[in-house]
Order: sequence, then structure tokens, then C-alpha cells
Amino acid sequence: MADWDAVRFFLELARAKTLARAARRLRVDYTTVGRRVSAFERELGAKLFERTPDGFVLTDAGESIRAAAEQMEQSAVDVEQRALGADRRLSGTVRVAAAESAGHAVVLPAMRDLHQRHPEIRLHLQTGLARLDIARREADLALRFAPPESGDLRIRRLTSMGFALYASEDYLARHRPPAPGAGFAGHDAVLFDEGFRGAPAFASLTDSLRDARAAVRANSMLSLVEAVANGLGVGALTCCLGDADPRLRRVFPDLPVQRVDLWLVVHADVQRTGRIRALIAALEARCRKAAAVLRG
Amino acid sequence: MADWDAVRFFLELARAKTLARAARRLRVDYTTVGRRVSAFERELGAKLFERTPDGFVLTDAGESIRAAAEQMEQSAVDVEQRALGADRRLSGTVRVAAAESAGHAVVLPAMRDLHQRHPEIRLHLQTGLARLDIARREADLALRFAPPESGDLRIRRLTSMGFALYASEDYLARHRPPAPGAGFAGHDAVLFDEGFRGAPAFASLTDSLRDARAAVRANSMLSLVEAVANGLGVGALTCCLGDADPRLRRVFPDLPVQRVDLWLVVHADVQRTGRIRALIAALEARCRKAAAVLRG
DNA sequence: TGGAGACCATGCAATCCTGCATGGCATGGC
DNA sequence: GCCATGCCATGCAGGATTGCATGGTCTCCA
Repeated sequence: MADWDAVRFFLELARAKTLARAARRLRVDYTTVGRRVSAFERELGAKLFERTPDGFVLTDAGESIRAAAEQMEQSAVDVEQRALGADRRLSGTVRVAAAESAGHAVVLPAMRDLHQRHPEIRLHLQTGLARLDIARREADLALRFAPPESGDLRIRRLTSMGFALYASEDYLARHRPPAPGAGFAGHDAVLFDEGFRGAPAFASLTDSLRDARAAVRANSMLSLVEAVANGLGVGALTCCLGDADPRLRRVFPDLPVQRVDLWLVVHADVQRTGRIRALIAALEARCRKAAAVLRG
Repeated sequence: MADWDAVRFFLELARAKTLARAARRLRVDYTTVGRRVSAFERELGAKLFERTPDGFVLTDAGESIRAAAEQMEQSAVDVEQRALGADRRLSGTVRVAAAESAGHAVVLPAMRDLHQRHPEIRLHLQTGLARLDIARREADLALRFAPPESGDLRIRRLTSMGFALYASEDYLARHRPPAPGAGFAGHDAVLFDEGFRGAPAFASLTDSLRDARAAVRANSMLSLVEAVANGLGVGALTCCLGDADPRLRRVFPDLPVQRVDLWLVVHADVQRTGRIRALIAALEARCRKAAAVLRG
């Protein structure tokens, strides 16, 4: 094959179905995707895609090379992983995928310590619940509230984080104080946009807000805190965040907090990479030192 | 990984050990190989090669990605093969015009490989020097020792084939050994009926037989080989044929063989049809694999 | 010892590729 | 109907990549 890179374009187009979407994921212009895929078809002498009204659909020929192409992708990832594993330098970028609360409470403080010793290590923190694929190397490291099981991933428990319901002082003054377990009918809720799927402990916390009206939905933790702090409603926050903000009060100060385990996920091959090892060590140190705060 | 194609360069350099050799195999300038491999190293953040006096040697990091890179290569081959296999037109007859020696040494072995994968492809091999007109579609493909220039034909060099003078052991025992360049007066020659017009290197070989008596003339290579093997005279044969027959000996074993380039000629617009592409690929694979044998 | 041959680094010019812009074509909401 | 949105084809200009040329190092061999 003249140009292996064409397979990368082929695969992405097969997944994205349109030139435009594939181009965005590949970070090139869509004309480039079209041209390279056409060239690939010409080279192979086979029509790989049917141009239908709803996008590019694989032909039989395209379908029949898909598996091999994915195999190739897997090997490409392997190449990358092993190269990364061989890299002992304490410099370069580490990409971390984490829930925003974990990013705030764990990753950034850990990074601050790490930066003192190794200023060459850069962090690319991708918060949000969108599950970046560690296996496909969309991130080097992930912090998750629910551990995935799969293949070559190394998983370890970092800490457990406390969550509780918070409201602003004046919100609590203006509303009839809720009773534990009695529901929040008549209350306003500040909700995270996407649910923390797969974290049962956390689910039980948000479930208790079910009866409340959703006054605010946001997909940014900062907005969430501000919403609660501004008296817009009751919200579930990590204790790190809630306790640190003087404007916030726990709704049930006497109840124990909800604990959710935080898991570190990393690909087996990159565990030896210098900068990644260093960051993992910093994360663990941070979790040890701040265990009390994190657990609430 | 930003550019999968870099892996192809990496692998080739790992095998070839020098930029120059790798570049020749990849059909690019060696500066390109150097630059792309360097870029790859930069991207991975790992030094893959040690630049030693005797070429590029894999570092530990390079060694550790080699297996995955080879895996990737295997998948690339799979992609290609399935694309070929998926083309529904991979059946029917391909008509090939070739000199008998090329047919024997290249076309038939290539066809054997091809037949494993695509048993529905049939070959119609028309040997002989009569120039079938590709342009007029008297054949789909031609293998020639002299490239025609004309219009819509696609021409590429397949390999170079070695020719040498052969005789049987007992013929050599019975005759005064000829001296290189001194002519063959008093010898018997086994000649191909029609001359290889247009292949100067070959002409020089047969020219040296000018002084010999023509003991046998034949227009079949099989007859030619048999004639030489039976001690009827000295004949110019491809090294493939001559070296493979235990009854034959090179007349001048110490002289380098005469090399004649073998050209593949195909009409531009049939280049894309599946069965023809498949055969071309098989021909090229055969020439690559058997290059040493073909060159003598 | 010196010259040929093989190899590699670097500067520069031509080429190829990419991205942008325009325009055409669908779909869907108002 | 009409506009907004999303998609793709094609022409064109800028820029990245390539190949070539020069110059240097090393080895081998006469």
C-alpha cells in the first residue's frame, strides 16, 4: 500500500459517515478527507463508500476491509503505547480525562505539586463525563467514579470522595428546612446536566432531589457552584468544593456524606512512562495527604 | 498517531539499516526517509534509532515498537488483499503476452500464488515474441524486454532478468573451453528462432555466438533448454532456467550475467480492473521475492 | 596515500497538498 | 414560500513536503 495513512482517513469516515464530521475529528479540512479517501479507492481499485443522501456508507468492499483496518488501528495504538512506555523523560504532556469535580479536587492540586519539581511536564486536562477512550489513547490517564473492567487497563482506587447536598445560607433561610429522607418537594434543584451514570452512591444523592424543580441545569461545575452559592437551589457537590466556599452550607450537616470511590485508569503500556508515573505518584500523594478533605 | 505512514518508513529503515537502502525500497529520496523518521521520533518523544557507523540500529525504544509495527504492516497487507478480494470483478480471464522466458520465470509462478487466493481468475498466456498489440487489445498485459513508448500505455519496470550462456557438462568436456570475448568459432550454438530485437544487452550475448554453427534453431524455450541439456550446443538462457536445470553449466561462470530489464505494459484504462490489478500485484510480488534468482 | 564508493547533513527550488471560498443541493422549521 | 442549516464539489492561493545539489565523513583498496 502506498500510503498507510489513508487507512486512518478511511476508518474515520466509516465511523463518522460524513466528510464534515470525519474532518472535524481528524482536524483537517473536509475536502482533504474526500480527496484522500477517493485516492485510496483509486489505489485499491475498489469503491469503498456509497455516497448516499444520508452520508457515506460502506460498500461491500469497504465493509470487507473494515476489520483489517481496525486491526491496523489497534497496532498503531500499540506502537504509540510502547513508544510512550519507553519514554522515561520527565517532560511532555500528559492528557488526563476526569470528571470536573475530580479534576478540581485531585488533579489540579497534584499538578501544582508536580509542577514544582518537574516544570517540563504539561497537563492537558479534559474534564467532562464524555468517556474518552483510554484504549484508543484519546487520553493517557482517566479518573473515573466507576471502574471499567476491560482488557489491558490498569485500575486502582485512588481515594473516596465525599458528596453532599449544599445550599446557600439565604436559600436555607428562605425555605422550609428539608427533612432527611423526606424528599425535596417545593424546593429548587441545581443539577448537573449529565448524570453520573454508574456511581450508585452518587445516584442515591441526586435521586433524593427528584421531587425538586430543576431551577438550573448546567454542565460546568463552576456554574453549578455559582448557582448554588447564589441561592438558586440545592445542589449535590463534592465536599471539597462545598466546604471550601464560605457562601455554602450543607443541607444536612449531621448526616454522613455520601462516599464515591475514585478510580485511576491507565493503559498497561504507559505505566512506565516517566511523566505519567510522576503524575500518578503526585495524584496518589495528593489523595493521601488530602484524604480527610476529599472524604468530607 | 498523527501519521500512520511514518510506521512504514520506520519499518523499512529498521530493515534496511541505511537511509539510502530504505529510500530505494520506498522509492523516495533518502532525505525524505531521514526527515520522516526524525519527525516520527519527535512525535513519539523517543529516539528510535542509534546512528552508528554501520547504519541505523534500533534503540531499545525502537525495538520495543517493532513488533507492533510489523503487526500493523500485516494488517495493511490484509486491508489490501481484502480490497482485492472484495472486488467482484476478480474473475475471468487475463490475457498476457510475454516472452517465453518471462512467462516461465515470472508469469507462471505469479499466477500460482494468485490462484491460491483467486481461483476464478484464468490466465491466457500467449508466449512468443510476436508483438501482440496491447493498444488494440490483443492482450491485456504484456511483458517485454524493450519498453514501447506510445500513447495510453502504462509502462513500468518489473525487474531485470539475467541471461547467460549455458552448455551441458559433457558438451563443455568435449569442446575446447571458449575464452570470454574470443568468439565461438568451432562451437555449436542453440539459437532462438527470432532474435530478441530491441534488447541491446541480450543482443550482445547472442552476438557472441555469431561465429558458432547453428546446430539447433527452435522457437520454443523448452526445446532450447532440452537442446542445450542434451549437449547439442551453447545457448543463451535466462539464469532462472539455466541455473535450475542440473544438467546445465554456465559457460563463463565467473563473468557477470547480462541483465535485461523486463517491462510491464498495460493499457491505462484496464489498469483498474480487479483481475488485472491482482495479476499485476502478483507479478510485482513475484519479481520482488525472486529478484535475486531472476537477476541471476 | 589518495581516490573511489557509500553514506549522511543541509540549503534551496519545484511540486504537491492543504485549506479557504464560492456555489449548488438537500432538509427542516416558521 | 423562504430562510437557516448542514452537506459536498470544484477553483485557487499559500504553504508544507519533496527531491536535488552541494559538501562532508568514513571505509576499503590499490
